[in-house]
Amino acid sequence: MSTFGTYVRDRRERLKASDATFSVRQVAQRIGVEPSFLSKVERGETPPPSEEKVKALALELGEDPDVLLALAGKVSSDLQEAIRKRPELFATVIRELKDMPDHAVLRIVREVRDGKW
Amino acid sequence: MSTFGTYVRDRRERLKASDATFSVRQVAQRIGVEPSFLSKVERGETPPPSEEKVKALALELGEDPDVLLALAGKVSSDLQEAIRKRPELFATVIRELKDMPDHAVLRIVREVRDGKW
DNA sequence: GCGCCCGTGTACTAAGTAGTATACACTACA
DNA sequence: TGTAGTGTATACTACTTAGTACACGGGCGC
Repeated sequence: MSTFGTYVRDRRERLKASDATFSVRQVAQRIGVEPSFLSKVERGETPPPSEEKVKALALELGEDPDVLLALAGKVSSDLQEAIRKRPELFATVIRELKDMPDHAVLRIVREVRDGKW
Repeated sequence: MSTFGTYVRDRRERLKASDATFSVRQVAQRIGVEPSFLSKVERGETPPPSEEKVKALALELGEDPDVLLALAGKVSSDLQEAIRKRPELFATVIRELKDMPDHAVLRIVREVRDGKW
């Protein structure tokens, strides 16, 4: 069963409880797909939609686009592009950091952002 | 015209100059595709092959797989998986580092690798 | 009891992905 | 002169992606 589908359904139903405009039909219309398609996606009958639709859905549901894309098994195209522009560098960075704890990685990034280098 | 194709053709021809086993046919056979397919790929008549074949080609030509994948417009699946496992963290890291000069980024990686965190 | 919105089932499709299989003309060499 | 290897043209295919179009039956309100 699709994690993406159940996650989306759960979030949408939660919002719908206090706002009727979060029906399958209306959300589908707002993100630009047919209701039947969103329905199938939520039930995992069809694989997750395109990056564009997932991002629209994230915006609609108030979720982090990168997280929702990850659940859809995708990586945002702007990240991919950044990697493709300097493949050796970013391949090294990611492989080096992938087993590090979050706090270590974030601390480093903060140092860099604060211009300490 | 395909950068990937011309790059591969160039590398292969260079190797062929001193080693006749780097013909289209023989390289194709070693990476597991039909010669006609590799020929079309090199001339940009067909889009770059799958990640698997690109990696095999990189190995064959003595090139960096991540660089060749980048030329093919792809990002290695192991990197994608690392990002998907911690999407918020890696999205932040990449977007934060993408405009930094190489030396700053590499310095960070070195610090991490040397276990200073 | 009619209209309206709800979620969903069924059927279909256009475009892209990732190639294979076969045949052809050319060159080298022995 | 024939045969072995070279690159390429042509035709075809199975699978995946990313959806649309339309119809159906069910419930709520007035």
